[in-house]
Amino acid sequence: MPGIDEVAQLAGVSTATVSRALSGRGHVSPATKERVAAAASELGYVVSSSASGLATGRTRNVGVVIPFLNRWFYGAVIEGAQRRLLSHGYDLTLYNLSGGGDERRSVFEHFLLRKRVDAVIAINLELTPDEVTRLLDIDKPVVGVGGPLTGVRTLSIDDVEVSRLATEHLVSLGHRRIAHIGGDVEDERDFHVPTNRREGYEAALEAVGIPVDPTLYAPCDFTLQGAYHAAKQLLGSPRNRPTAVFAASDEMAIGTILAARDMGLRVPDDLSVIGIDDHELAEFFGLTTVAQFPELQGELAVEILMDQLHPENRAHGSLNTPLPYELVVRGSTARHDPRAR
Amino acid sequence: MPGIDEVAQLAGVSTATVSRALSGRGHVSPATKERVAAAASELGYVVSSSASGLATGRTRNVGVVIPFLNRWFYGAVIEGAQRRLLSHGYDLTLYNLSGGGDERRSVFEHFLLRKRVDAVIAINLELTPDEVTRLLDIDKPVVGVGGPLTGVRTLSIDDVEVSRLATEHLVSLGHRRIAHIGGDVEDERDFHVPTNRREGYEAALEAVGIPVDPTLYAPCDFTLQGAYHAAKQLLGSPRNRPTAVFAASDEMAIGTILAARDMGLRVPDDLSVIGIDDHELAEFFGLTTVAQFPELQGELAVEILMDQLHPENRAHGSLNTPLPYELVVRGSTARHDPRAR
DNA sequence: ATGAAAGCGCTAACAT
DNA sequence: ATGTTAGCGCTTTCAT
Repeated sequence: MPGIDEVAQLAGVSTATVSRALSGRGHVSPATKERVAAAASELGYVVSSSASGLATGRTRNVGVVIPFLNRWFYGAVIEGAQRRLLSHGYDLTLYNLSGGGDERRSVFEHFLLRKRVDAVIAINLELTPDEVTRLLDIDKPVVGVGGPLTGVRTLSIDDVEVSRLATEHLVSLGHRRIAHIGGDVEDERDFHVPTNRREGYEAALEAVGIPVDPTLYAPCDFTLQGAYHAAKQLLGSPRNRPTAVFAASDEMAIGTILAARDMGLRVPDDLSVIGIDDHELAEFFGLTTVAQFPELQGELAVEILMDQLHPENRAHGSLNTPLPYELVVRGSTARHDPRAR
Repeated sequence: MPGIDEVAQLAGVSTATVSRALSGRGHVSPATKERVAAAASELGYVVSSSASGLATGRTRNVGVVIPFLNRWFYGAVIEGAQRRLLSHGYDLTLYNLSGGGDERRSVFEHFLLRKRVDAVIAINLELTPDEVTRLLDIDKPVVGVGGPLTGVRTLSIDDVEVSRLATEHLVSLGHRRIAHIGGDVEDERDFHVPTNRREGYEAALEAVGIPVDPTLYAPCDFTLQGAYHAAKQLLGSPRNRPTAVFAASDEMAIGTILAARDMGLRVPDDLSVIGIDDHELAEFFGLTTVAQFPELQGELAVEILMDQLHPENRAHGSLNTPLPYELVVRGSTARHDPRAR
């Protein structure tokens, strides 16, 4: 592990010049800059992040806090964020909160504060005002992905609109008995996603005069399995069977498709199904969905953060950037055929 | 952001005592220890990891390097590792190599070397001797999960044995035409997992005198979709249709089950299917499988690392710890019925 | 454009 | 058991 002075010696300059040459801050003649670079690479020199961090107060490391890890969506966001951070020369330190309340406290009260990270990206976490203040007080920019967060730059998708779009797609195909399999309001760790999606669904129905039928709403736990069982209930109803289902996520939509198959219903002939996400398996199942682009979300979060890291363009207060979404029509939805059983 | 001297002042002691009291190193009377703790928490003091890292050479941060993020297996390993690291007061910095070759080089040549991490956990990565040397040279313990790695402590599952067990299960149920859907040898980033699994499969067959039929081996890309298509080929064969399929992963096994369903075959009556993993969806699909316990793997890796971090019990050379696995019998496998079509 | 030197905030060896 | 103090390896004024 060579240090900066060995590089300085080999290049025949002072450590100050090495530092300047390597970091790009301050003026160094092209010639010496080159000599320094050569010396550094010959020795395999890499700056010590502790030393550099101590001297500058910047660590080139970003903390990413997520509520779960084992969900396709989060993996994709992290992947996008990581890629972009690496390209900016930043590391990504991960804090997964799926453990429970105590873990969350210790992350916010200790881990994030020990000057290991320059900034924080919070994914689908409704930070408490206290948590936000804590971070902002020590001058750490925070970017939230997934919902409005007071005092913080955020990126979020308009869940109500996304749901409305999905539901409208079904309506436009002539469906009127449209069920919604949504998340349980119980575990709304995230930004009322279940509630918002339900609202969009109801708004779309009401807009065209279809009364909202509470028996066509089935809450479950946001998993394929949960949706499978919920769908069976819905589809088993002899009187009021829906002709279409809007599921709050693709995994749930896939559960619905599997349930329909098991009940001998053909998708889309007997039942149209639409989800949200554009999950990696959506194409395989021919699932119509409203795509959100989690990798892009991760990348965008990083770009915004990089902006914030340059104090000159640090926007204060809450600013929300809307996230893109897009209807992707595949084979799981079709025009409602009134003659179908 | 209070510093150590403010705490020292408030507690009426020297900074050295504060350091000792808070870190637990060196002797401090219980009384002062308590006073220091009170002062620290009153001020909201948290040590600066840069300063502490610079002074000690330890960062309380571990780098975890993985080839992919978007696979159930990796998410689970990371989750296990993270949980255990947090409980030891360590952070986890993630390096996802799914980007490609260049990314890998920059991670090993720069990111991991800038003294940001105390140690490295490599998951299913066949580190080159150069990569290992680089890390070991700067005295960073490395633990590999997933395969033998010269010069490094590793944890690995005996893939050959796992496969043999899975195959034997099918044999013991009376199956003789057993197909294997395995990974493509092309993309063996990891430890020849596809090859090893295939070997175990063949060994099990040969052990009972069943000739290995190359037409019953279908390589594909380790995804549900890939296996679905491979399975269709296998199951479509009018003459030589297998009565059982051993898939190299649960996702592939699920793809196989879906393919069988689509071809009108009942599982397990017409076709038995077994996988490897005990994936979160295995239970839902009633999949018989050989469980490996990825979260546990992550946890164990951390425990071994913690050992290595105390130089007194640092084992040199390569030591491999075998990882547990377990046959989980569910409904996707059944005795072969010779009368079945 | 480059060098000298003073920290950054903590830890650990050495004193007491 | 506690205090004093010299670094840890960089960055960044301030000179030149």
